Amino acid sequence: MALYQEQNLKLYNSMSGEKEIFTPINEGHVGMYVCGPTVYSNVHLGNCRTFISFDLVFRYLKHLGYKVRYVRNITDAGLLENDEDSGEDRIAKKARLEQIEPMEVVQKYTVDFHNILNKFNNFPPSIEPTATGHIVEQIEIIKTILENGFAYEANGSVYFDVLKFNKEHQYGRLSGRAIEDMIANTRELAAQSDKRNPQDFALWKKAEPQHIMRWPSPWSDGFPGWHLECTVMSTKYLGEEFDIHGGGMDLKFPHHECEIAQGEAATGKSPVHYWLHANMLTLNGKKMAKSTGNFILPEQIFTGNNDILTKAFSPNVVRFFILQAHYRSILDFSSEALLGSEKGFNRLMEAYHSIDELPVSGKSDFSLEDWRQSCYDAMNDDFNSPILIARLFDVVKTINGIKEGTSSISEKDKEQLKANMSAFMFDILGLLDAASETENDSNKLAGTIELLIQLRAEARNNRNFALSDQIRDQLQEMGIQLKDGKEGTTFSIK
RNA sequence: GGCAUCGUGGCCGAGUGGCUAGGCAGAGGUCUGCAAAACCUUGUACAGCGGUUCGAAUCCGCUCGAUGCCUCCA
Repeated sequence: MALYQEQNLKLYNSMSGEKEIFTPINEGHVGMYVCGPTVYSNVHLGNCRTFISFDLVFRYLKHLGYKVRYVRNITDAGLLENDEDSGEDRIAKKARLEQIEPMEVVQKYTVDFHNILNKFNNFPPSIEPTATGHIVEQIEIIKTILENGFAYEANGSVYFDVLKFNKEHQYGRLSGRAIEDMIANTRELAAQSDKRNPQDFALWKKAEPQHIMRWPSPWSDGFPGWHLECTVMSTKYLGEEFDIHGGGMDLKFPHHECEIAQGEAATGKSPVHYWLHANMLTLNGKKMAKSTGNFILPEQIFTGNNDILTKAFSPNVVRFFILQAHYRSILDFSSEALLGSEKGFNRLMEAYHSIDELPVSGKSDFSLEDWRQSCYDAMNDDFNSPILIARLFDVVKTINGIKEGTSSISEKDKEQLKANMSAFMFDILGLLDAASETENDSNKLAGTIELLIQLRAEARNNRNFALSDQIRDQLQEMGIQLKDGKEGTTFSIK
C-alpha cells in the first residue's frame, strides 16, 4: 500500500486562503508546475529559497509514493525591462552590455542556476522547458484566445482584454483584487500605449527594429508576452487542468492572475487546483532583489566573500537555515541566524551518526511510532519543515539519553530510528550526509587523526601537557575538534 | 492611495481559544590535568488599547509599526 493513502496531506491553497486536503486529479499521480528563473543574471539566495521550498514539496510528495511530474520553466525570452511599450528584453539588454549573443547569456546563467541548485541538493525537475522552445505553441494559444474573443490585435501586437474577460469570468480572484479597484488605482502610464485599457496585458509584442530576439507570427515579427509561456508549458506537459502550481509570492499578481485568465480564456477551465506561494527572503528587513542591490549570492555565502557574514557557510547549512522557517513565512537572513542554524545542524548530524553505537536493551522506553507519526503530522500540515526539525531535535535528546543510560532503545527500534531519521533528514528535507560524501579521503584522514590522538594520549600519560595541548590546539585550529570522554578521545571535523 | 500579509522572549523562528514548540546565545551543573567539546537543567514572550469569553498570545474592532504587490521580480 502506498504511503500517501495512509497520510492526510493538507496544503494551503492561496486561491481559497485555506488549508485543504490534497486530492490529486489522478490517483497516485501529481502534476506540479513551478515558475522558474529568468536567466539574465546569477540567481541570488532569495530565488533559491523558492526553489528549495518546492524541492521540499517535490521530495515529500515522492516520499509519500506519488508519481510526480515536476515541470519548471526557464524564462529565456519575453521579459521586459520596463514599461512594456518602451522596454527592452532583459536578456537582450544583458547581451548588448556584455557584447555576446542573447543565447550565450541564457546558456551562461542557466548553467549557473543548475550549478547552484545542485549545490543545495535540489532534485532537477522532471521537465525543464524553455520559453523560446515553445514559440509555436504560444502563437497557437494566442489564436485560440483571439477566436474566443478575449484578445484583440493592435499595431501588430496582441493584448488580452481583461475587462471583457471579467464579464464572464472573474479576474483578480487569486490576489483578492476587484477589477473596479484596479481601474481606480492604475498608475498613470505613458500615453502611447496600444492597449484599450491599462489592465490589459500583452500576449504578443511587435518587435522594434533594434530588438534582436524576434519570431515571425501572424501579427508581426515579435515575441510572446511573459505570462504566456507558463500557461503554454504547464498545460502542454501537465494537461489543461493540473494539481499544483507554485511560485514566489511576488508572482501572484499579475503573473499568476494572468495565467489563470489565459487558461480560462483558452479552454474555459481554470487550470490549477492548488496554488502554492513561497514567501520572500529578506535582507536587512527588505526583500532580496536584483534591482535594488539588496541581495546576496549563494557563492558569496559558500566562500565567505561578502560584507554580511563573518565566515563561510556550506550549502547544507544554508538549506537547513531556510527549512527552519515555514515556506509561507518571510525569513530574514543574517549572520547571527545562520550561525545558530549551523550549530544546531551539526548537533543534529552528530546525533544521527551516533545511532549505530547506541547500546540496546529489551525494549524502548519511548514510542518510536508516536515520534514517527508526529514527524509525518508536521509535514502533512502544509509541509511544516520547522516543526519536523523540532521533532528531530526531540529525538536528538532521546538519543543522547540512551547514550547516557537514562533512556533505552530496542534493537528493532534502533534500526527503525536510523531509517526514519535518514528518511526525514536526507530524503525529505534534502540535507546531505557530509560524512558519507568523501568516504575514501575521510577514512585516511580519520586514520591520521587517530594516530595523533594516540600520541596525545601517551603524552598525557607522561604528563607532557605542553605536547598534548599543542596537538589538541593545532588540530582545533584546522577545524578538528577533539573530545575527551570517559571512553577515550573522539573527534569531529567542522 | 488600493489590495494582501505580518508584528512572539537577547537572536532566529513554530503554534494557536485553556496543555513545555524547537534551535542559537545566556545562566547553573556533569565530565576534565586545565580546557574545549559533549551532555543535563533552566529563565525571560506573544506591538498597544478596547471588546467577546469561565478563560485570548490565539477570535473581533481600533491604533501604531513593518513588509509584499499594485511596473520587472522567486
